[in-house]
Amino acid sequence: MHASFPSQDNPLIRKLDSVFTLTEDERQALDKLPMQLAVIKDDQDIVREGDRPTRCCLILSGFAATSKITADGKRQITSFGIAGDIPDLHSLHLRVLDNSVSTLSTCRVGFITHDDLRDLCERHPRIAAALWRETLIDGAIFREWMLNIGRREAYNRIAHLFCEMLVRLSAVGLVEDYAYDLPITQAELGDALGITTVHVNRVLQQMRADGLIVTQGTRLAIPDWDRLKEVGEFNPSYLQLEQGDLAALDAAQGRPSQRRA
Amino acid sequence: MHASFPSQDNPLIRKLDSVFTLTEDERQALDKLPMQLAVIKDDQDIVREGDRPTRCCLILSGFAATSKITADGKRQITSFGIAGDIPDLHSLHLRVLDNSVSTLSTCRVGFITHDDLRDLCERHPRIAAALWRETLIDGAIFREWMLNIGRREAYNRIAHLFCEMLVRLSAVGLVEDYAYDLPITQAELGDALGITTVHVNRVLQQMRADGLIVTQGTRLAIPDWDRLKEVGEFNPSYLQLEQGDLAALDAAQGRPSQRRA
DNA sequence: CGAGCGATTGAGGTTGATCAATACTTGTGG
DNA sequence: CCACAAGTATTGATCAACCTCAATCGCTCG
Repeated sequence: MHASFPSQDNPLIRKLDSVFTLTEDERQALDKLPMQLAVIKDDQDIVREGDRPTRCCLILSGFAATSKITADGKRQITSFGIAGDIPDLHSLHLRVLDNSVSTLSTCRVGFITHDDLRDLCERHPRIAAALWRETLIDGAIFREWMLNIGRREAYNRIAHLFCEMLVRLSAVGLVEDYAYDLPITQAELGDALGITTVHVNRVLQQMRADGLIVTQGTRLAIPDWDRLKEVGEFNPSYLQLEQGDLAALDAAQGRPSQRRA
Repeated sequence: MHASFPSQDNPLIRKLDSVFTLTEDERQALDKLPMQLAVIKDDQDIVREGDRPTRCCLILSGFAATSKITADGKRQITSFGIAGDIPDLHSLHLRVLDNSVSTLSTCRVGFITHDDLRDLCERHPRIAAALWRETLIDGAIFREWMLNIGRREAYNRIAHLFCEMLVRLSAVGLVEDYAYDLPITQAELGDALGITTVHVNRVLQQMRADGLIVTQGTRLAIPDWDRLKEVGEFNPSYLQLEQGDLAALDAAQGRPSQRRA
């Protein structure tokens, strides 16, 4: 498995390595971590609310969502999972899962058993702390979403989400020229933001008319990052990213960000 | 400090001990954990968004809240902290705090330095896992709140919160006859639920009229637990409590729950 | 080519927000 | 013990954001 899946292709390892430089020992442990690879089509449940999973799910590529359902069937998406995320890492210490995880697009995933993860944590305290930290960042995102859903209007709410996705996707190299692929229906967007599909649609039209976003298919382009940030009242600090991950986006927009004068 | 603050008075130790029986070693480590005691009046900030704290805050008694502020000053309370909670435990692994923690009522708190906590975690992996788990339960509550705020109407939303507080307070012995002290203004309730003070007020009146709740000062009584649960679509499993913590509440209401036939 | 999903549009409704007073409550100083 | 100040609860009237229901349109795919 190692040969066919080198660590530089493992977004989890890349992520951890950017937080603190991994020792050779730690890197090897992560490389050797048994992982069952799978490709899952879109709109499939990976685990369901109420399950008692014995493994976690690392997303290698694609988009996933965690969600919960109300008694009368209304859905709330509580997070989007992208490459490098383990959307059900909390199942490691919580017996019964309080949310479902499902794919929004086709995903390549790696399943890691709880046993292997516990073993890894026991042997490598720094990795344990880093994984703990990952779940704490998830929590910080939840808090920001609560503020977003509870206290902002639809227009700013959507803008905020688009900002967050830009920054998170940028950190894993999935952004080019302030544009990214967002394979998500308007209904799913609404489920994440606590608004109706119909309303999402109308607000998106307004945002397009205002020149805040440009869409082509599932591709979302952001012509004026500063303005979108302002509309979304977006401050990325809750994402706890390294300065390097943010720098590319804060360069002046409109000229190739790779070059210097 | 030990003599004047025995472990059975430490709600954190009580909580951990209910999750898994502490070894003598672990208990002693917790007993000896240095803790700076303080009494903080209501409506004081303990830490503020943007701070880089070097210690965590264990609530020994009273009510606290974590909150975030929108650019135009609207506040979202993201959690209520009660005895045994460490509302800023995430600061242990997140450099800059993304929320404030403030008192809602007078609180007795114990400050524990990050260094001491890290030390404790290093020496006692089971305690480390238990603390990690505590932050994961916080996350589960965040997710439930997102569902509540995003997808339920004010009436059911308030009911849900009252259910959650009943169960959580019950687990730390602060409930008697389906009634508890909730020293929280209607404005704060609104800030937690994403609704206006005015609207909170009107909905509460409706709930009183419907016999769902009875209030006297800050005391909240629940005459019909089953009905409130139903209105709030409340299922406590996300709180990850032990069966014992829940049993008392699920006994038939209306006769002394201590007695058996 | 029709099915099916997702996007869009239109026409009313509702919930909950806003603004602006007015009543309570409670702690405080006299 | 009383009057006052300040905070909290309550009320009324009006308004806006967002929802619901019900079509219609467009695209992709078998």
